[in-house]
Amino acid sequence: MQTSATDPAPLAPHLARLNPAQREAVLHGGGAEAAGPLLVIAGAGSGKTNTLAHRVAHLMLQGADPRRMLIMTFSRRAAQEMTARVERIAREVMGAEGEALAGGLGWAGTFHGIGARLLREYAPLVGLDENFTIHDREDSADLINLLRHELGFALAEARFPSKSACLAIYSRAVNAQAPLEQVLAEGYPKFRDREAELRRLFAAYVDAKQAQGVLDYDDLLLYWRAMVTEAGLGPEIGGRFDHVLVDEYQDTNRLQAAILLGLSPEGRGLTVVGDDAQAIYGFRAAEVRNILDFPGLFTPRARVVTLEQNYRSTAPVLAAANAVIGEARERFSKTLWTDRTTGALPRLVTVHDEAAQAGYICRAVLEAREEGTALKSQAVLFRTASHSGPLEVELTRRNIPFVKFGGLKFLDSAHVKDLLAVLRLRENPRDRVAGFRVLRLIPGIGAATAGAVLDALAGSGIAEALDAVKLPPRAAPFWPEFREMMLSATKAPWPAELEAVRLWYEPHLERLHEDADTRRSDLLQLGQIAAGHGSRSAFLTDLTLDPPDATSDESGVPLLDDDYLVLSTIHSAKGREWRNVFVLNCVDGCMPSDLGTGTSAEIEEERRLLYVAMTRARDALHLVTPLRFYTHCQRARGDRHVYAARSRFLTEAMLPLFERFAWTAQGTAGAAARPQVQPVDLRARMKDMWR
DNA sequence: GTTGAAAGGTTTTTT
DNA sequence: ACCTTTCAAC
Repeated sequence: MQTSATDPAPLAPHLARLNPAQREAVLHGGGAEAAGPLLVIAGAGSGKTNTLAHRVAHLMLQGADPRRMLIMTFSRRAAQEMTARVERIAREVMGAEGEALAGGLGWAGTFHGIGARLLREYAPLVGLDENFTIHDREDSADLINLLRHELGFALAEARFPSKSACLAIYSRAVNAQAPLEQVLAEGYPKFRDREAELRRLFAAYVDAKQAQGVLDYDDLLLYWRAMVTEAGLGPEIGGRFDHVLVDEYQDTNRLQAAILLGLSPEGRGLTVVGDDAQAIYGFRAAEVRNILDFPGLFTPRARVVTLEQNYRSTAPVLAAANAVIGEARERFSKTLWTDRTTGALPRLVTVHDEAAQAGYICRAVLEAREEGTALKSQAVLFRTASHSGPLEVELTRRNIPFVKFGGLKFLDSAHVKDLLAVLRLRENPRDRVAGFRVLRLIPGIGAATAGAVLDALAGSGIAEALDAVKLPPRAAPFWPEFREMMLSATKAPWPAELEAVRLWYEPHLERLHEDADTRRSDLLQLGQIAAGHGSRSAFLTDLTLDPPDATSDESGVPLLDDDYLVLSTIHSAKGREWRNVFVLNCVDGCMPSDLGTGTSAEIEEERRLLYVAMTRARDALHLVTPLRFYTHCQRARGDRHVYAARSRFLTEAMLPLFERFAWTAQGTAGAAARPQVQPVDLRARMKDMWR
C-alpha cells in the first residue's frame, strides 16, 4: 500500500502543481483499486477541497468507475463545486472524454440527500412507503406537539419541554447514539425527571411517523444505518461503491460514522478529510472524536496525511487566527504556515453601538471597492442571523447590494409553507402535519374537523374521504373547489400541477394576508424553482433537504450577474473565502454566545467558530466590537443592552497582533478610523448595578 | 367547534 | 419583541 512516488512518467500537470503532502493524499493507494483507509487532516485554507477533487479525478483517470464513487459533503453547494472541479481537472488531463467521464459522478451530495435517495430506492425492501414525504424541523416539531397534547403532557401542572425542546432532545439521542438519560443529564438537567414521559412521547412519535409514511431528517440517517448493518442489505449497498470520500468529517455525528463503517467495514476505499480545529456543529451532535479516532478503527491503521501550508491568508491574518486557536483545549497538533508574508495587521475596531458598526462597515466596504476589491470579494460574518439587521438597513439605505446566507429561509414564510403543504398532502395523504396545515386554510375548519378529515383520508381513497366528511356550514362553499383541486392530482403534469394548486390557494392568500402582493411574488418564484425539477416528489425532497436561502430584501430576482456584498452566518461561511472579511459583534455575550448552558465544550466550540470566521479572510480582516450591544429585542425601542467587553477569545497577549481602531460616525467628513483609548460608560455601569 | 383576545414563556448556529 | 398557549364568547 506504499505509494510509489516513482511514477515512471514525469508527473501529469494536475499532480505537478500540488505540494508534496497534497500529492501524497491524492496518490494514496496508487491505482484505481480501493486502497486502505485514508485520513487527511487539512488546516484552514490548505487546499482541502482541491485535494479531494484531485483525488477523485486521479482515481477516475486511473480507471476507477465514477458511477461507483460516493462523495459526501456538508452541503449540496459543496457537492456541486466538487463535481465541477473534478470535471475541470479531468478535462484538463483528458479533454472532452475526461469531462464526459466526470459526468458519471452521480453520487455526490450530503449524507441526508444520499440517504433519501437510497431509501427511496430500497423502500419496498425495508417496509417503507416509496412515496414517503420528508419533514423538516418545523414539521417534526409540529408532529411532536400534536402527540404531546394527545398524551396529556402539555397540561401545565409542571413544565414539560416545549415542542422544539422535545425534538432537540430526541434528535440528540438519535444522532449521538446516546441513552436518553445521558442526554438529559448533560444537556437538559431541568427535565431529568421527565425521562419516562419523554420516552413514551418518543415511542409515540416513531409510531406516528411510520403510520403516516413520513421521515424526519434523523430518520434518513437512522434507516440508512439500519440498512447497512443488515446481514443481507449491508453488503449489497456497500458493494455498490468502490470509493467513498467524505469532506468536513469533523462535523459528522456518530450515526454518520456508523454508516460509513457499515459501507466499508474494513475501511477499503474510504477517504475522510477534515480539520478538528474547525468543528462547529457540536450542537447538532457532531462528534470531534469521529475524526480523532478514525485511524484506530482499522487494522492496519488508516494512513494520516496532514496539510499545513495555508494558501489563503496573509501571514498577519494567519498569526492572529493561530493565536486564537492556540488557546484551545484539545486539538490535533498542526501549525499552519504561509509564504504570503506581506500584508496588513488585522484590525480590531471599536465602535459605539451596532448602528456605528454598520456605518463603519459600509464605509470600509466602499473604500475597499474603490481600491479594486469587488463587493463579491468581501463578506460580513456574524454569529446569529438577526445580528445583521441594522447593517442590512444601512446597506439598503446606501444602495449597496447584498445577499444574505443563513438564517431565515425562503421556505419559512407561511404562504410558501402553505403551498408546499398542499403538494405534500397530494403526494402523501397520510401526512397529518401537511394535512392540518392545508385544511385549516379553509374558513370554519379547525382542529376537530381537520382531524376527522385526516382520519378518513388515512383509511380510504381521497374522493370517498372528502365526500364522507360532515362539514361545518361555513366551510361548505369552499369545499367543492378544494375537492376538485385535490382530485385533479393526476391530470396536470408536474410543473403545471403547482400552478393549479397556486390558483386554488390564491383566494385564501388574499383573505389571510394583508401583503398578498409581495407574498404572491414568492409563490411565482417557487414556480420557477419547480420547473427545474423533474417531478413533484423530487421537488419536495430537494426543497426540504436543501432549502434556498432567503434573498435580500432587494427583490426575488437573483442578481447573480451583479456585484454584491456577502452577508453570512459563520456557520454558512464554512469552506468559503473572501479577500476582505468583517466579523460583527466580537464581544462577550455574542462570541461566545451567552445562550448555551456554558459548558466548557460549548465555549470551546465558540472559540473554533471565531477561528473559522477569521480564517475566511485572504487579505484583510476586521473584527468589530461594539461597546453597547443589544441583547434580546432587536428593535428600536428597547434599551435592553449590555456594555460588552471584547470577546474573551481575544486575550490581552494577542493585542499586538492587531491594529486597534476606534471609529465614530460623528464629525465624519472623513470619518477616519483613529487610534484609540478604550472608552467606558461609567454612568451606565452605575445604573446597571441596580437593574 | 371555531375564533379572537389576553397572558406567559422563550430567545443560536443547520441537514 | 415575538410566538404559542389558554380562556371565553360566538
